[in-house]
Amino acid sequence: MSDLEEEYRLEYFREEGFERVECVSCGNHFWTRDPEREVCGEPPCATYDFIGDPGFDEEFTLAEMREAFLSFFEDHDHERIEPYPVAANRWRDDVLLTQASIYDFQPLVTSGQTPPPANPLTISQPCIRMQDIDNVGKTGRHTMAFEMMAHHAFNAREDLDDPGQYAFEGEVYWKDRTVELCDELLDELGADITEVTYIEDPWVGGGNAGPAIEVIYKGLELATLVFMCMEQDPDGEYELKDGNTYSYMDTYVVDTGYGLERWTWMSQGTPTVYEAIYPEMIAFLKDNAGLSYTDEESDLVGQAARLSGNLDIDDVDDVEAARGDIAAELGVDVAELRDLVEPLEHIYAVADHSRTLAYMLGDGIVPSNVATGYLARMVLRRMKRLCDTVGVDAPLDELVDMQAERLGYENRDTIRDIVRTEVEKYRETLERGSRRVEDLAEEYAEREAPIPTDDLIELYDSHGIQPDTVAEIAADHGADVAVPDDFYALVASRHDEEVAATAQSGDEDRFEDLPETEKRYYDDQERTQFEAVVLDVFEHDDGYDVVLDGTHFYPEGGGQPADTGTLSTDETTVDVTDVQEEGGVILHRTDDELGKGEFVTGRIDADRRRQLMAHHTATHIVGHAAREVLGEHIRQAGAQKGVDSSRLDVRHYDRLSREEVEQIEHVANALVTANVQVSQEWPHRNEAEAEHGFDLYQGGVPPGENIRLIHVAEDVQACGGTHVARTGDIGAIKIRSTERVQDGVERLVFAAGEAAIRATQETENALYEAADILDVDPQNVPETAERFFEAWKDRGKRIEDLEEQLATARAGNTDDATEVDVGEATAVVQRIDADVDELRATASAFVEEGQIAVLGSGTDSAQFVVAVPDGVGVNAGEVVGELAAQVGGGGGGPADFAQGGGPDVDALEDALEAAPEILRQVRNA
RNA sequence: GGGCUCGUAGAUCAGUGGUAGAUCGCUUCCUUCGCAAGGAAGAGGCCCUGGGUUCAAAUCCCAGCGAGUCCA
Repeated sequence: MSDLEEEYRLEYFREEGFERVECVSCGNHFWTRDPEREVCGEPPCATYDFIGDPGFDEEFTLAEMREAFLSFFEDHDHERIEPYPVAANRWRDDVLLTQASIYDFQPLVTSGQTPPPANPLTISQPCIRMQDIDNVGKTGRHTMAFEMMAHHAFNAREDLDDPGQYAFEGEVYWKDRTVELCDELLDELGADITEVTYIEDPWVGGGNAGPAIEVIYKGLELATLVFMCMEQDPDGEYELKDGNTYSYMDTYVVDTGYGLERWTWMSQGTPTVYEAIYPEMIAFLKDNAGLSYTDEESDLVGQAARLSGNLDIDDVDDVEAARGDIAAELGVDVAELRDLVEPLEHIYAVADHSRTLAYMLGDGIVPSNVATGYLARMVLRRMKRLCDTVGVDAPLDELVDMQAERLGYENRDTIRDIVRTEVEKYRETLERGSRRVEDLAEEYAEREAPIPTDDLIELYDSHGIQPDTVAEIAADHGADVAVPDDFYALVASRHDEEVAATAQSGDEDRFEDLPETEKRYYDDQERTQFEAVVLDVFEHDDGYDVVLDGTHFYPEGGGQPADTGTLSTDETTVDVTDVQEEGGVILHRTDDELGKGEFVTGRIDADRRRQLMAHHTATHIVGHAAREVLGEHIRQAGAQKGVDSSRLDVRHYDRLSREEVEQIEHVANALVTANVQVSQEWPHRNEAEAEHGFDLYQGGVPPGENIRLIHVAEDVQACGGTHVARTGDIGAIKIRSTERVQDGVERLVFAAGEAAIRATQETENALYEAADILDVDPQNVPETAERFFEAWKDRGKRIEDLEEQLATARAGNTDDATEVDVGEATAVVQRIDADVDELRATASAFVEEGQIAVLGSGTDSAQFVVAVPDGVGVNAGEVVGELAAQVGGGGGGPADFAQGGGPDVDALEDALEAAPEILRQVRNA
C-alpha cells in the first residue's frame, strides 16, 4: 500500500502548511497543521475529547446538521439529490440494503454507462448496516440506521481517445478540492482545524480501490474521503492490502461519507450518540419503562459511557469484557454497574431499531421470509424482545411511527399497519413455540435430563424460538437447558452451502460487427407487417438466427414473451419461432435459412401479439389498481406475461381477501372503460427520476441515458414492452386467482381481453356443470352443495349406526356360522361379504358376548377380522396371519383385535374351513 | 432462491401401518339463592387435496395447496 504514498502529497496540504507525520502509537501516516502533533488522533491512539465539550460552535439537531451540510455543498456548486430507498436490491442484485451513499450509483453510474443525476452532487443517504445490530446501544456510537452525508464527483480522464464512451466527461474535481471542501466545512462549523487530522488509509472494496483519507477530530472519525480510481486487474502494477493487484481506470470517482449522526454528536458532546440524535425518543422510552436515576447514578452512567466510548470497542463481547475494567475504574461493583447501564443500552437499541424500521417500511420493504423483508422481520422481533426485557409497553407501531414522523414519511398509516400485523404474527409464533417448549420441558423434566441440543436447534431453525427463550420457559417447568457455545454454528451446519453458480458462456462476439437492430416496434406498436433486409444469418443447433436491419418482432424481455410469425422472400417463407436480443442485436430464430442481403417481408402473429400487448398494458393497470386498493407500498416483485393469462407479483404484508380482489378488478376495469390513451416517451433518465421518483422502476432499472416511460392514466413506469394504444383496447380484465408465492409476496393471476372472456367462460362452465349435476339453478349451487354435503355426512353416521345394529343382530343369529369350542370360549367362524368396517363392528359385537370372532369377507379381495375377548388365550394377530397367508396376503394387529387379507378370493372358503384348526394350533402354541 | 417443521373435533394438540383420541369450548341435565365452580350425559371428524406402496394408510413415498421458521 506504500505504493499509494505519492497519492497523498496534495497541493492543498502543501499550501496550507500541513505536515506528514507517522503516528508514534500505531505507525499510520497522517497529515496535520499542528507541528507538535505525534499521534493520529484516532482511538486507541487517542481518546474522545468532545464528550461534555462539543467540538463545534453551535449545537445541531439531526435535521439541522443535515441541512447545514447539504446547503454548504449547494453553496459550493453541488446539486442536492433526494435520497434513494434503503432497499438497494431495487436497483442492484448484489446487495440487499443501502450501506453507503455510493451504493446509489453502483454499478451503472460508477462504471460510466449511465450519467449521474448531477455532477457534482450532494446527498444525505439513509443507510442500514445489519452487521452492527449486536453493537447498537452498547458501544455508545454504533447505530444500525444512519445517514451518510456525502458529496460525489464523477470524473473521466481527459486524454481518452473517445471521451464520449462514458456517460460523463472530464474532471469535475479530485483530491485537493475534496479535502479543501471538508476542511472548509469543519472551519465553518467552528471546529479547531489545527486539531483535525487526515489519516492515510487506502481503500479496497468490491473490486475497486484507491487512496482514502480518514478525517479525525477530537478522537472521532467524522468522515472518510475515498478516491476510487483503481480496479482489480491481474496484470495491475499495484498490490494493495487485500493481496490483489490493481490498475488505474479511465473513470475516477470522489466518494465521501460524512456520518450525520457523528457530526450531530460532535456538536452536542452528549455521553452517547443516541442522546444526541433522538433525545425526545430516548426520554419517552425511559419514562415509559419507568427508568429514573438519581443524580449520582446518572453521573455514574455518563462516566461509564464516556469510558466505554474511549475504549476502541467494536463488538459486544468486548463491551462485556470491558465492563469489569470500567467498573473498577469507577470504583463500583460490576453487577451494580450492569444493572444500571443495561436497561439504558436496551432503550438506545429500541430507539435505533425503530428508526431502522421506519426507514425500511417507509421505503416499501414488506416483512417476509426472504431478502430485505426477512431483515425487517428480524429487526422488528429483536426490538419487540428488547421492549419486553426493559419493560417498554408502548405499542411497537407507535414507536416506529415516532421515527417515521420525524423522518417525514407520508405512508405512516401503512407503516403502522404493517408493524401491527407483524407484531401479531410474532406473538402467534411465540405462543405456538412456547407450547411446544412447555411440552418438551415437561417431558425432559420428568426424565430429569436436559433438553438436548438437537431439539434446541430444531426449535430455533424450524420454529423461530431463541435458545434463551427456551431456557426461560424450561426453567419454569423444572427442565435444564445446556446451550452449546457454538449453537449458531451448529444451526448453520444444518444449511448446506452448495450454491451452484451457473457460468454463462458468452459467444456474443459473433455479433460484435453487426449494427444494433432498429427497434421499429417502438415506432408503431400496432404494426404487424414490415419490410426489412437480412444482414446476416447464423446457423444454430436447431435452426437459424436471422439478423435484420430493423424489425417489428419484439424480442423476449421485461416478462413479455417474444413474438412469432414469418419472414418471406418472393420464393420462400420461414417461420419465426423465437426472438432474442443480444447486445442490441435482435436474433430471429427461424426454421429455415434466408440469404444474406435478401429483402424480406415480416409478418407477426397478430392475434398472439395483440393478446400480449393487452396483457402487458393490463399488468400496469392491475398493479396500479392494487396500489390504489391496498396502499402505496404496493410494488412489483415480478411479472410474466402470457397469451392465455399473465401474472403480477406484488409485495404486500397480508393475504388478499376476496373483497380486495374484487375491488382491484373494479378499479382496473374502470380504467379500461375510461379508455385513456397509453403513451410512451423517452425522457432523459434524470428528468424522469426527478419528476416521477424511484417508483418508476417496478421491473428493474434499465441502463442508458434516456429511458422509455409508459403512461397509463397516472401510472408511469419505465418499461420496454409493447402496449395497446388505449386502455379500451384491452376489453376487460379478469383476476383469475391469487396465491402467496412467498410470505409478503402475493401473486395475481389475471387474463385480459379475449383471454378474460375465455377464462370467465371456463369458470362459468364449471359452475353450470355442477348446477346441472345437482339439478338446480347456478345461483343455488352453494346452498344445495351444502345441503347435499350435510345429508351425505348424516347418512355416513346413519350407516355407522345401522352397521352397529346389524352387527348386534348378526351376533345374535349365528345360523350360517360355524361355532367352535376353543378352550373356555366359543369361536364363531362366519363369512359375511361386507366391507371391513362392517366386519369390525360385527366382530366387536361377538366379543361383547364373550365369543371369539373369526370373520371373512370376499368381495373385491379376501378380508379377515379376528377379535378375541379379554382373558382368552388366543392371539388374534397370529390367527389372522395364518388365514391371510392362505389367500396370498398378510395381516396382523394387536392380540385382541386383528385384521388382514389377500387377493385370492377363491381360497377364502378353504381358509375359513381351516380356521378351527388354526385356532386350536394358536391356542396350543 | 435454498433448508427445515407442520396440516387430525370450534380452539390447542396426542396418535410410528391394524376399531380416530385428550384438554378446553359447545348442548342438555344435576348440584347452588346466585356466581365461581363441581358432577353426569351428549353433539361435534372427506384425519388439507390428488396419486403411489400395502391385505390394510391419519400414519410410509411422490406431487400439489396452505401455514410457520431459519439462512443467503
